[in-house]
Amino acid sequence: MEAVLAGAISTALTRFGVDADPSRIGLERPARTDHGDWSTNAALVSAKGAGLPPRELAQQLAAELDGAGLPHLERTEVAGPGFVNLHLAPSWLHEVLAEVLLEGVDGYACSDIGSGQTVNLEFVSANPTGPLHAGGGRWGAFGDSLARLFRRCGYATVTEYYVNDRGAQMELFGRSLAARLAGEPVPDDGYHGEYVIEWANELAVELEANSAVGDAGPLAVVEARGGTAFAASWGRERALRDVAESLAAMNVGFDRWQSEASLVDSGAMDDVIERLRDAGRVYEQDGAVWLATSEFDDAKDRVLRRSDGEPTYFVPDIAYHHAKFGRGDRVIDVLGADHHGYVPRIAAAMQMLGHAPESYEAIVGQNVTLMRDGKVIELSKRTGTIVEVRELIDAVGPDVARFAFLLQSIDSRQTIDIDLLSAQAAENPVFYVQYAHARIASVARRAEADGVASVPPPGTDLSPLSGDRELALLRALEVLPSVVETALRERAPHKVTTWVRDLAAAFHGFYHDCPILHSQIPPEVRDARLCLTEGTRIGLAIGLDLLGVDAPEAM
RNA sequence: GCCCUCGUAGCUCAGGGGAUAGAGCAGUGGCCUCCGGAGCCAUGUGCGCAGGUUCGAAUCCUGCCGAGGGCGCCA
Repeated sequence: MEAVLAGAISTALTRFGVDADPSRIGLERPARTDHGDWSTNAALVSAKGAGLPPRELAQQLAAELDGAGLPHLERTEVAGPGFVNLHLAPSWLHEVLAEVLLEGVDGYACSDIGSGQTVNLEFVSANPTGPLHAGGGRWGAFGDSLARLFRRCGYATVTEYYVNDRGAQMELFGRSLAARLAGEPVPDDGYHGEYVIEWANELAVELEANSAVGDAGPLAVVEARGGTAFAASWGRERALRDVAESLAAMNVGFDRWQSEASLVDSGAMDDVIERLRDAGRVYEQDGAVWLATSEFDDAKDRVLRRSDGEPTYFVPDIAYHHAKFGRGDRVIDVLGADHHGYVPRIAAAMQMLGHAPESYEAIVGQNVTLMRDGKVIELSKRTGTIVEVRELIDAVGPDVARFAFLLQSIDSRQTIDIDLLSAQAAENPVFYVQYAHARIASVARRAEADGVASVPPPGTDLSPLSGDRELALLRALEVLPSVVETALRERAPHKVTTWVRDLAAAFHGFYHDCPILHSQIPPEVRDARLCLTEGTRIGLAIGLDLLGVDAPEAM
């Protein structure tokens, strides 16, 4: 419908000989229904070029559209400073509903804007040195929902978690674990969290269960197997298991877990440095090897190899990002605000390696502030203060947790008070939405029990759907495809959250005012309403799936 | 000091050039003779400040104020 109207507006303006700027012409669904079903500012933005007062041009445009024989168009009006409002017959919404029912959950609101394109999306990538922090849940929920949006829009999408399993942090983690195992104090700059003690105990139990320990004790076994390196390697697996399980509980998964160590072992670092040298962007100074990233908008050049001969973390990161281009035409990182300063150097390196500037994208989100009982919890590696996502999920359930993460824009700092969220879990908006879905399932069960098909056959007359609540619900359903496209384009999954709440609200209102299966409801009205109910179910299922939240049949 | 993000109702947040700025929570008052009351309806208050661009600014630009984050041969 939108395309038809936009075409008609464009044709009319051309006929008038108006040289309009298409990028400024908007066709939108007005906030108020008395402003019509669609509204355009075409006359407003074209008036100057046409040499006419806006309202006069609007009058001409309205008349032209009236005479164009557009489907469903009942009348036009000129309003305000020069808007042309288009009032359509409800039949246009009935067509939308028929489309929803025909296409179903796997078809409606799908787009092909990404067909033939591949996307590589990396998110979370927290160091494998401990359980996943609750703040990390935000990146998990965001990244996973963004991936779902990409897929629904036709992009072949690969999601990745980068495992920083080598270098100083791993070394420290291994030492901390070994120290706890030995009952010694952990290094000052090591990992002091409670979980290190628990994990060390786990390791001990595991080793003892594997019999090999004998009289020497677990510590001796660890020493025999490589000491710190063994502890680190065991700890890595332990941490990743925690991360994967915690995220899986929230329906977040990854296609690939890329180990930094194995990437480095493959020789990727040397390879990438060679390429950068060939590109003429590498130089030596003060005994160190530098990359001239400032030539590509970075604030300063960066060190690749320290004067002591050690490569910086930057080198494997370049190698990793370069490798990701083998798995996606567009490479996207989801990062916390504490890493935003790191974006220009990676972007610079990617350009040096021949990747187009627009093919690398970093989405920087604001971090989560965690609170407990109204007090901010400061994270500290030194004291080991941490709030695990697992704790959050255990406290409120996976659906509340994930919905909470996706409730607001990634650009705004999020404050999560665990106690408050727990106390108010029952009032969480996710249940409002899920309740709508469960109600629909309940209606379907009741219909079947009454011997009525809960999904009337295609071709069912939808014209009885003409009341305010019915039309409002149809309108909510109608916007989903554009919501999906906007949410993807703006990298804003929370727009789906907003929409799904709107749809649920429209359904609850409809349900309250429009009896479906009551005895005095005529069969043709009943069937039309059942169609609308089923269409709503489809919309809710699509929205909840994009959000990675369960769509229950009963609660 | 420089850079990034944010400042909207009592609280948590949507809205990010368009007409009379919304939701949830909290408060108050209503609504169950048949489909699930985890629901529906009513009710009050608000765009940090000052300029600018525009027919039109909560939205874009500049400055100021406030909050968070970043500015290593750390990762």
